[in-house]
Amino acid sequence: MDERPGKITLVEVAERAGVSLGSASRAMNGQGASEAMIDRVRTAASELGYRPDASGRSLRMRQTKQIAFAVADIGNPVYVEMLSAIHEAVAPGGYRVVVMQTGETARSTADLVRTMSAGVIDAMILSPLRVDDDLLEALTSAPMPIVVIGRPLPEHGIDSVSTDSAVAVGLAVEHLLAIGRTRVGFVNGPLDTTPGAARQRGFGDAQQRHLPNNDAPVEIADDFTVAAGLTAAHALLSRSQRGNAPLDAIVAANDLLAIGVIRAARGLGIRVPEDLAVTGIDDTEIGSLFHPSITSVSLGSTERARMAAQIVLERIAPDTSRQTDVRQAHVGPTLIARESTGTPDPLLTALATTPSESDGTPQ
Amino acid sequence: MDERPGKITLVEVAERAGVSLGSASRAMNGQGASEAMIDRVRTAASELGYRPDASGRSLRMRQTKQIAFAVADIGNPVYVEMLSAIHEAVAPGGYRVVVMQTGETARSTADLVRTMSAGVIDAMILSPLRVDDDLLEALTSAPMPIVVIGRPLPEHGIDSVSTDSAVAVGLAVEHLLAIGRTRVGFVNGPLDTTPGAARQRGFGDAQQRHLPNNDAPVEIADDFTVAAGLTAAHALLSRSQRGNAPLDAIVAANDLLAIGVIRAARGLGIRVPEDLAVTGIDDTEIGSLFHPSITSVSLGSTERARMAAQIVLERIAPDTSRQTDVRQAHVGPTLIARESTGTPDPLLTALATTPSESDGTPQ
DNA sequence: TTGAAAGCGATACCAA
DNA sequence: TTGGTATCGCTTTCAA
Repeated sequence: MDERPGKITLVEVAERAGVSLGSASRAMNGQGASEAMIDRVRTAASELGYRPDASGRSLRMRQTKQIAFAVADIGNPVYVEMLSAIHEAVAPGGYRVVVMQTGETARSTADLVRTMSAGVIDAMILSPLRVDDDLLEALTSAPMPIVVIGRPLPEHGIDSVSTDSAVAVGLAVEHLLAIGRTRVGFVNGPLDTTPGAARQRGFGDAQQRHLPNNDAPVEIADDFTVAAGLTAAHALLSRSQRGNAPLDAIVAANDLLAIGVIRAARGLGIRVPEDLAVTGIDDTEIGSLFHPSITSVSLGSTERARMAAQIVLERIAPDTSRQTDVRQAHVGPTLIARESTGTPDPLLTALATTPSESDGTPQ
Repeated sequence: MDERPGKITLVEVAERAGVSLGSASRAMNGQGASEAMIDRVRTAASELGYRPDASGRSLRMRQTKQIAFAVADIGNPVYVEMLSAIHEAVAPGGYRVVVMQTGETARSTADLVRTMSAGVIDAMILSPLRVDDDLLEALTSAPMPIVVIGRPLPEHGIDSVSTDSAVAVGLAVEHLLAIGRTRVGFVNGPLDTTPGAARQRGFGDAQQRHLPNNDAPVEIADDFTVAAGLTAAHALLSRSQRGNAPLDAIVAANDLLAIGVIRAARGLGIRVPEDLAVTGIDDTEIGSLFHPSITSVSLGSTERARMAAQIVLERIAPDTSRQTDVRQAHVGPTLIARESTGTPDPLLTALATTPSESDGTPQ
């Protein structure tokens, strides 16, 4: 049962079946071979425990049937949701999705892109945190299709699926003002990242439009994680609470930061949303299930991921007519109000009126 | 700058440099070539925009420098933590980690293992949710090293890194009894999964030992997710609360389920931990940052992941003396008490006494 | 140190 | 339909 499963090649299968190498290949792929031939070869193959070798095949076929999804931080649930969407979009075509970590920097991202430019994968969907010229060079010179999620890059001829997270921050601010909050703070991620920069701009714009005193406190977290949000918010809040006009709302640059913000508020005895309303961005499931559930601006992550996958598939397809035109897709932001800004949670409301043997899986 | 980056091979580089193919190869790898040769070839290569092809190389070298980490659900943060640990362990050796989804079933997992048995990766670290004979066959007949995280399988000659999640459940129950709870319920994941079965057994044992009336209510969630935990707990709690002796504690089979349980409790107006103490398993960061922070039994995930990576590296190394002895590692569970069972949160306590310009990133 | 050539395992072409 | 053979891009002997 375990008889030396070393390395049986198609040559050996062909020998055992008493046919030529070519016939064996065709039989294994089930095309251009007679029933009898297929039978004989398949039998020999399974007797020998033959496993086709991917390197040999992809060397010849110039494809691996693998698509990479590369992100900075798999810990961010928004990427997990994107991954599912991508998987569902490409699986029917026989593609497998492999997840890769880009690392934090533009440099490490460029390294990854170059490494993967070697024919390991057929295409890549990339969500880079930081972009620089070197990365752009890596992207433009890569031999396989790459779609960037996160920021339009048409001037470089790079396909992208974008959203407008500056506008997203604006929506959050406007929502907070609409519910009567006036002292709004902002917890952002690093400003040298694409999302950090856009959201900073968005907050600046909103501030100028709606908060003319222009003194809204901002704190920059070390990264887009819960822990960083906790630290940043703790600093922001303890500073703010000492002043004469404590904050009554905080916009967090994503849901993970928002969780950290809420946690920090609790540590300081600040109630959410009563004393402090909090908003996130990304509309992740964990945010909707947090306590309090987090008001968040959806950036249509699932849809963007699906679109990116679609573009990738079209690029891979050999019969694509025009290779030249850059593909660009865009999804606008939407705010979903929840408990963290004082809106009763739709989830719990539904649950309360649902019979206990409900089979409706929420969300 | 963008001059048809089609497919430059080493042959063309060699031609341009006016040297032989072999010399070009040696020069690119920087061994067995003179300084002058290296210079010439490297120059020609960069002028041409040469990128070595992975298929050709791995066909010849029989290695890809890629290690797969295959899990059922990347959405579970415990796997993210494991991924980091694996990455750190193998990166120094020049290995890249790619993440793959096994899917829910033993069948889809076996499919993945077989597909990856084709030389796409050098080794695999696998955490299967369900194991059957077919999967065992796929594992034993795979040509590359595979380490299973989750359950010892020495009788099949499969390397594994295990823990004892039955004991983990026992620890949780004992903790709840120690804080004075008497009516303990259990929210588990599917019983036909490895962790589900073990934890069910663990709860049964604990019940027999500590809760002799033997009527502890159990609810099986559809999977190990927050949403499933929410649904299951809602059913369990609304059933329980109607009775004469409502539950005062629930053991959840992992942190995700625990989050769902707490959420369901809130929906029914049940306070945690005052009315209901809740424990999780896995000790994930998100659980420690949830509100209330979740008492959880650590299964040493990070350490197990590190061990798995270590074993994999040793198996890959060509000079491993004995290929025969099955490697087995084990990590025991530890309970970490937090707010969800009435223990003041160490994190918030620390934060409260920390000056606001603290740079100490928690956890 | 360098060049020439063999081969890794598969597919695909061209005859038969 | 089948057999024989060239070929994918690279590394690695073996001689020179």
